[in-house]
Amino acid sequence: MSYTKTEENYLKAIYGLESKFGKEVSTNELANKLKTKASSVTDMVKKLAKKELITYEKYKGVSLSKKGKNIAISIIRNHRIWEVFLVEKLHYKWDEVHEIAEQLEHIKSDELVDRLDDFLEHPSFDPHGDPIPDREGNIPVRKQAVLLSELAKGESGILVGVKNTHNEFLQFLEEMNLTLGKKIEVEKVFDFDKSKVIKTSKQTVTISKEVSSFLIIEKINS
Amino acid sequence: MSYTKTEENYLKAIYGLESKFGKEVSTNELANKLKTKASSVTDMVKKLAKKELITYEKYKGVSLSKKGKNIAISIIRNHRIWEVFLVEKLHYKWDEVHEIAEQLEHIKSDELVDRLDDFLEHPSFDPHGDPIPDREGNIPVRKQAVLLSELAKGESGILVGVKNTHNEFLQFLEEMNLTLGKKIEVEKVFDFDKSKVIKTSKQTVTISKEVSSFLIIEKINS
DNA sequence: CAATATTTTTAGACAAGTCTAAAAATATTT
DNA sequence: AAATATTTTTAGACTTGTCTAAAAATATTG
Ligand SMILES: [Mn+2]
Ligand SMILES: [Mn+2]
Ligand SMILES: [Mn+2]
Ligand SMILES: [Mn+2]
Repeated sequence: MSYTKTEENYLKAIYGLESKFGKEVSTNELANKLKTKASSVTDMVKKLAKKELITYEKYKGVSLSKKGKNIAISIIRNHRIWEVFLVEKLHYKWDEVHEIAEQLEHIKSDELVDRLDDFLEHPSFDPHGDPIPDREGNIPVRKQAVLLSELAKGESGILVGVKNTHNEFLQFLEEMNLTLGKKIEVEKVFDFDKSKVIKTSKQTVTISKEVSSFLIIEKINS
Repeated sequence: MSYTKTEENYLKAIYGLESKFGKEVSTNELANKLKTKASSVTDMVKKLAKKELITYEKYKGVSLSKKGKNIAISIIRNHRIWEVFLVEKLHYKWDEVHEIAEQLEHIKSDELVDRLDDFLEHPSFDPHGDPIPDREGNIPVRKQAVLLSELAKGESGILVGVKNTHNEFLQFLEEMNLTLGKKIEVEKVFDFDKSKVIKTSKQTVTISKEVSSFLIIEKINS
């Protein structure tokens, strides 16, 4: 069985919202995420339910079936592997790859992404630090990963991922020289707004609480 | 302006038939090539004409406009560059790449294929020996290219392309060890059916007139 | 050149995915 | 618990690309 691009995008969106909120996904949430209308979502959701990719109860939202979840994860795998390719091999910047990967993730082929994965030597994380599921759907986890917003004065770690992948945010980080792999040390935390002064090898900058809550850090136990 | 996958496939098909027969492309030819029905073609052809991608006169067939031709060529460029990638980098065999390239050729991005072209170091020909148009639409030509069916006893050359890219034919060549780059010498031509005995570095085989008419050879002037 | 065969176009229908507007169900407020 | 607000579903319509069946145009043949 093969699914349409639209069906795949719905499954991926449901997967994302389900993991984020840990409960059934509502029609409006889905409409919002997919930039479509609630009535369109209701229609589509009925189709997906009939195909047993999700369970749907009127007025109660949807959740993925085993089968639906597998498909969603495989699309995410495709997306992230393509992103690695675009950055590592074609030298795109990390804020330029998402739209193209949105298209490439839907290419139908049994082995294309597996071959690409071999070619890229089995990356575990994509250019934004997001984990890449393996062929069986297992998702790598980082132990010791915390948000920069949780670090106290004096603590330090490596920037390994971002929780916000909007282009503007990524470009902002770029300008601040905060790229993946950078070592970051907390020099000071302002009590009144929880903004932080942080130090990298090259510079010292001040970032807001909001920005710090988007940055995933692997702590250095020193 | 951006076009749908279907529109792009129609333009590509028209381009192919136009270059092959050198005259307006008929509704039936197009329907046949695209594995669709004549009535569908008539509908689509009207839409393309309204968009000024082709000129269409009822009952007289279609031909590409300048604009339509540019689009067709750019899709062909995409297709062939992706095929090179699949063979060179992902180690697909030459008979396995066409279907996937059919999908990849439609990925919308201003620079994706140009970056891929850089990455592949600007190949001029694809894995089947077909020329790859450059960004401006110029198509490389091979001087001295002839069909193996035109070579006489004693003449020799390099196999540089195939005129038939059906999987079965490509696999046949593979088994015969007739791959691109191979040197081929005509040992004998049978008068009664124009079949030939040909010699490569490794072996001597007999091939039919039909097969020989699908093989593009660059003559060696010795 | 008239009859016949073939090709092409038209007419009407369908599936996928979307939309607006209205109705129905659920949630929140008083 | 009733009134009101919000969310969700339904009804009907539209677009893209396709199809079948029938009509119209063109091509071939005797
Ligand atoms: Mn997508
Ligand atoms: Mn990513
Ligand atoms: Mn195509
Ligand atoms: Mn090719």
